[in-house]
Amino acid sequence: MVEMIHTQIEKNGFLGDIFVPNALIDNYSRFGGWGIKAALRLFTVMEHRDVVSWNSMIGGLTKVGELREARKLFDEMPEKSIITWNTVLNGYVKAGEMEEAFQLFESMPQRNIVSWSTLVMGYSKAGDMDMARVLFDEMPVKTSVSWTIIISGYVEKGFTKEAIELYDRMERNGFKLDDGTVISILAACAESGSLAMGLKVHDSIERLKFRCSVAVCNTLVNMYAKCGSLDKAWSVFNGMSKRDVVSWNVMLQGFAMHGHGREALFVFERMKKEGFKPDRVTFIGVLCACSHAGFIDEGIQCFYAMEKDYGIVPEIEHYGCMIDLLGRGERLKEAFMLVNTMPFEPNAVIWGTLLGACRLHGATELAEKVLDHFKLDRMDPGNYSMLANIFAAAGDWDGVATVRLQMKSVGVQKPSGASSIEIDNEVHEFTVFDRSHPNFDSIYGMVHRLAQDLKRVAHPKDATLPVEVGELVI
DNA sequence: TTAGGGTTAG
Repeated sequence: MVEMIHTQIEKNGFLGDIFVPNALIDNYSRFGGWGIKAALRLFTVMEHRDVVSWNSMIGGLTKVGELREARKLFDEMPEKSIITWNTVLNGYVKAGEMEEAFQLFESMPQRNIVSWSTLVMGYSKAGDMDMARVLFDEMPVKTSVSWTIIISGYVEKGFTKEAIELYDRMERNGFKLDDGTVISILAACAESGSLAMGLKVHDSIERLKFRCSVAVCNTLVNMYAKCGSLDKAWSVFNGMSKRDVVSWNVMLQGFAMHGHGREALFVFERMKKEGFKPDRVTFIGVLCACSHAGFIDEGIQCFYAMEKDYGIVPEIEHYGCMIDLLGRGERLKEAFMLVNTMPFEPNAVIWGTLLGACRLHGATELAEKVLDHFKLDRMDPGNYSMLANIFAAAGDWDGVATVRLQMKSVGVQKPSGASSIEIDNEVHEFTVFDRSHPNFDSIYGMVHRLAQDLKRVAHPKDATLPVEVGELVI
């Protein structure tokens, strides 16, 4: 479409008006590789360029990751505006090149609130909260965006105490809540599982009688669901006067991920009854629910229905859910067949899902078959260690050793997975064999006791342990 | 034309 407009304009000779090509350059960069080429073509043939033409071109290049090209144009540019500087600064920040970003920041002839916020954002995303905080404190002016960036940064990294302190200070300084602030902070809470901070924001919303948009309510529901507070998610969801597809999706996904398959399917049914059209994300939630709750046949039915009844062509993610569903249900051959017949090249996630199913059922032979296909993703560290786990589960220690040796020879290391828990506004993170926590003695003592208690309590094979969902009645 | 924002499998 953009290209059609472009041709039309070129034919009619409207290229003279600077606003038109400027808007085109800006639009082109949304279309990735070919878009940026077209934009560059247009940029070079333009007779007159103003600051906006340059800025749009440089911004477009940074968006598609052509940082070097962007820098070249920047250096060539005769008269730069502060937006030009900020655009390149943002390019470095988005690419995680903080040294370059800092150097550019230092050499800026002038800086504004956006320059400062961009740099704080960069350090915060890079996990350097100390540097982010130093810059934040130094900022001459602060807006709700700068507060949001630093608070979300702390929340995401698990520093709930610092986040809450700053949040209180922001409120004392008279900053009003806005959609961007609430959504950003709640999203960070959902990401890191910080229920305490989430509750704090929810409390402000009610205390200040902040009018929640649908988007804000959706994030609130999602935050509670991701933090494991399904009853609160459910009550916010039910209190919403208006809902959109995302509202239904987050609620459904919330039930699904915590193993409440029946509730998830109930939400699905109600959503349809109320006239909402399920989309691709809805079906990921539905299939995930069926998989985690062991509703194999319902899952298969939904998978076929999504294309037939709703016109949604399954994507690789949906196939991934199906492979998980069949795999967990010990229908490994069918799962393997689906991997081979689906219209996508299997990726690391697909193989990992299949391998996980092999491990669950100790199917070493099938795992070997998977290994034959493995060459595609040889470098994925997670798959290597999962393969080692399959062998370990089957007691094949030679197999384990072989995989470990392979990992060593190609130089992969698996970043260890971590779980976290929030106690007294602080998120504690644990990894396997982690002895770095100051109270590890008593922690492991308790884990050991719990494990023994669990062993004593007989529970049926394959059944998940019952989880209390509070006063959940649907 | 520059800084923060909701849902997506293992």
